[in-house]
Amino acid sequence: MGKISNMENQSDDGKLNRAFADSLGYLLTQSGRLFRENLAEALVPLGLSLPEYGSLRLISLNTPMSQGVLGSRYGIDRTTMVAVVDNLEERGMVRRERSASDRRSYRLSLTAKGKKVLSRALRITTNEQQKFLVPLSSSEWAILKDCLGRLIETHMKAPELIEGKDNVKTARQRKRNKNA
Amino acid sequence: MGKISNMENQSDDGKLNRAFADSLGYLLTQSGRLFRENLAEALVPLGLSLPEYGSLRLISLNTPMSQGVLGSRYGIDRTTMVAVVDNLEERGMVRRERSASDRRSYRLSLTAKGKKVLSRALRITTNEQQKFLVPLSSSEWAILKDCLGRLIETHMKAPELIEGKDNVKTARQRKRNKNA
DNA sequence: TATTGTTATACTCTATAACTATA
DNA sequence: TATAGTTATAGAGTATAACAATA
Repeated sequence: MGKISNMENQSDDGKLNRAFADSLGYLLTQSGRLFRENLAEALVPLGLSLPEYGSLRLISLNTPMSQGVLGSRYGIDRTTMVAVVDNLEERGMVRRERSASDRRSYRLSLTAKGKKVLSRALRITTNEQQKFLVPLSSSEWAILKDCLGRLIETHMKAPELIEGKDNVKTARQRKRNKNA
Repeated sequence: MGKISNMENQSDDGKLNRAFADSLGYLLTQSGRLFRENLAEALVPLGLSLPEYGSLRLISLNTPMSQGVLGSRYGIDRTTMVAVVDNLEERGMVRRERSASDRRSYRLSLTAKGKKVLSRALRITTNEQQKFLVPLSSSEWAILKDCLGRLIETHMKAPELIEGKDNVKTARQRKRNKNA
């Protein structure tokens, strides 16, 4: 395996970071990756993957929720969401009930256990986030989240405004259409 | 397919963004994904994928470079890097020469064509980045990049400081070790 | 013995197509 | 006809293990 000494690697990381200090893609990709790694690791004791954790959060925000809507909120296909919900249901965190008004769709909701696990996960997340943000002052964090929020709001809405129907697509779906 | 109307989706996006306005993971993941999508699309005319583009940039920063080092800089395994470099070499953008001092390893460098394509790609990137950053003032962007740079520098170095040897690992490798 | 690049293979995550049941 | 959820399958992206050449 490609073993590189500590010192060599640290100084190289530093050089890399300086060379990419103005590259938005590098900055967002690396920081996001590093935080997701930390968070995913911190959630291991709860047995929650990031998609599972995200699903619990989304369901708690808007109960009841159908599986398809949950998938599109999280950004994965409804066929992929099946296994995620299967898993959460088997472990007693999510309840599937058939909707009375439309018996094809589920009303997903959190069980007592699901709420408990989620609240633990939220505490862990808060903790990880605080640890991660140590290098920033509170006013810097305020600016950071405001800026990122505005970037997301701006660029998330754009596609729907210019495309026609069938406009709720995941990144992959858009990519495939382009290639087709 | 899960089709959701424009209006419903836009207001739901707004609600989602507000609910996750303090969630670092959400903010970094979404903003990063949106920018990567834009950039990847803008680079299609040059026939460059993001890993190919990143490899060209890394090689240009530090010529000559071995394949293994290139992989660890970009964050993918050297076995995965083989195909990326194969592709760039076949298209005449990257040159592979055996190192005189260590004939196992390659000295990777950009060809004239590689430099030309990279300079076009850099111009495209600058343009995409400017478009993406329109919602921010220039002082906000200055703060944003400073903050993200410090977060990366802080959390990228930490693992090497506490782990022993074999410390240059990708996220996946660290994850697998944890699970083992 | 260890390392660079390579190949064959397998794993993870995700989507597409075809299905069932409902609408 | 169309949609919600399901299943089977395929694809993209990635890694691990074993190899040859070289150190």
